Amino acid sequence: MSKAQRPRGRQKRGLQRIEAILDAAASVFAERGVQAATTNAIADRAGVSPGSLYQFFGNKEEIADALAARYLEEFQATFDAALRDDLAGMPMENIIDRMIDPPVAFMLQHPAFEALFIDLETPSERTESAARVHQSILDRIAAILREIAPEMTASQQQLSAEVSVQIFKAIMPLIVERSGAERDSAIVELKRVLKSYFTSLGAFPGLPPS
Amino acid sequence: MSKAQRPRGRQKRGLQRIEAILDAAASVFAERGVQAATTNAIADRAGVSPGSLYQFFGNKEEIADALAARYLEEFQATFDAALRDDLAGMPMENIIDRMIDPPVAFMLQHPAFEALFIDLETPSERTESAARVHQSILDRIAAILREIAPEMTASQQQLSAEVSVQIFKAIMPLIVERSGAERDSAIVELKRVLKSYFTSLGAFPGLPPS
DNA sequence: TGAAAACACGAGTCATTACTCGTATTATAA
DNA sequence: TTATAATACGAGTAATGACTCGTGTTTTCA
Repeated sequence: MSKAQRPRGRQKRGLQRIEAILDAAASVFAERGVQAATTNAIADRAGVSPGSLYQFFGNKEEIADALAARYLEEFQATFDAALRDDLAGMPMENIIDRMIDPPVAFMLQHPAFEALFIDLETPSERTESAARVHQSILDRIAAILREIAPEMTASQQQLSAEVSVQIFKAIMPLIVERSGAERDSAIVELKRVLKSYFTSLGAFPGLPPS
Repeated sequence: MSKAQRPRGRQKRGLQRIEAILDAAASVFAERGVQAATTNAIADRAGVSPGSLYQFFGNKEEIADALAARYLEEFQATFDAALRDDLAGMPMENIIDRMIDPPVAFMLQHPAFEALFIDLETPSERTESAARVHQSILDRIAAILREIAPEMTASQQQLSAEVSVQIFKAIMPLIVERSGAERDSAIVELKRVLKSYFTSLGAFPGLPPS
C-alpha cells in the first residue's frame, strides 16, 4: 500500500532562492553571454550551492527560459503601452519614436535581456527563450505594419516585420556599446533606418486620404 | 658545439594537408558554427589525426584565421570588381545592385564565410578573423559613402558605414535560410533597406547638380 | 510532535574537447 | 646514402563545466 504522499509546493524560502538565482543569472549572462555563462558561476553569485541551483532548475536552459519569461512580460507591457493610440493618422516621426524609445530604454536598463535575445550562436538554432523574445517583437512589429500599411500583402508584411526585427537586433549592440552623445546618435540612426524603410514600403501615415 | 640546423620549410605534402584541413574546417564551421566546431571533428573530416592538425595550426583560432584569410582576398576582389566604376553619377538603384549582389552571391557560395563572419558570440568580443572580415566590409562601405555622399561629416560616414554593415550582417541569415523566390524577395528587401537608408542620409547621386 | 516534504550543501562524477607526446615513417639535401 | 627535417599517428592528458548524490537541516501540517 503506497501512501500517496501529496506534494507541498514551494516554500517562501524556495521562491526567494529562485529570484536570487535569476538575478545572479542576469548578471552573469550580461557579463559573459548566455553561452559562456557557467551554472557554477551563477550559483556562486547567487550565494547558493550548485546542488541547490539544480533543485529549482533542471538545466541551464531552464534558467535562461525563466529569466526570459520574467523580462518578457515587462518588456511587452512597455512596448504595448506606447502603441495603444491610433497610429494610422500619426506622423511617421512619432510612430517610430513610440516604437523605438521604450524597447531601447528597456534594453539599456536590462543588459541581460540583450544577451538572451541576440543569442545567435549556431546558425538558425535559436534557444527557446531567444525564440520567444524574437516572436514577441515580431508580433508587435507586424501589428504596426498592418495598421500603417494595410495595403501590403500579408506575406510582404511578414517579411518586412522579420527584416525590421533583424535591423533592431543588429543596431542594438551599437547603441549599447556607446554612451552619451554617441549613443544618442546611434539611436537616431536606428530610427532613420526604420523610418526610411517603412516609408519606402509605401507606408505614408499622416497624409490626407486622396 | 651546436650545429645550426637550418629549417627546410613546408613540403608539398604539408601544403596539401593544410588545404585539406581548411576545406574540412569550412565544412564543419558551416554545419555547426565556429564556436561549436571541434578540432577533432575537423581533423576527422580532413582525414588527418589530431596530432597532424596541430603540426600545422597552433590552435582552433589559427584555423579560423587562415580560413578567413583565404576567403577574404577573394571576397574583397569580388566586392571591389563591381565598384570600380564611377559611382557619383550612377542611379542609386545600380549602386545598390553592385554593392549587394556580388557579396550575397559569394556568401551563398561559401556558407562557412557567413559562420566566420556573423560569429557574434560574446558581446563585443569578436575573434581576430571575424574582426578582419568586418573591417574589410566596413572599409568598402565607407568608401562608397565618401563617394556618393561627400557632404556628410567623417563621423557620420563612419557611423553610417557601421550601421550598413550591421544591416548587411543581420539580413544575410534571412537570405541564406530561404531559397528560390523567397530568397529573391529577401534580397530585394535588403536592397530596399539600404537604398532608402542611403537616400535618407542625403545621398542623391544621379541628380543633376543644382 | 513527528513524519514527510522542501531546502541546502559541496565534493564528486562524467562527458567533452583542446591540445601533447612518444614514436614511427617519408622526404630532402649534402 | 645517410643525417635530419618534415610529416604522421592516436592514445593520453588536463581543464572545464554541467549535473548528481549522499547527507544533513528546516519547514509544514496532520
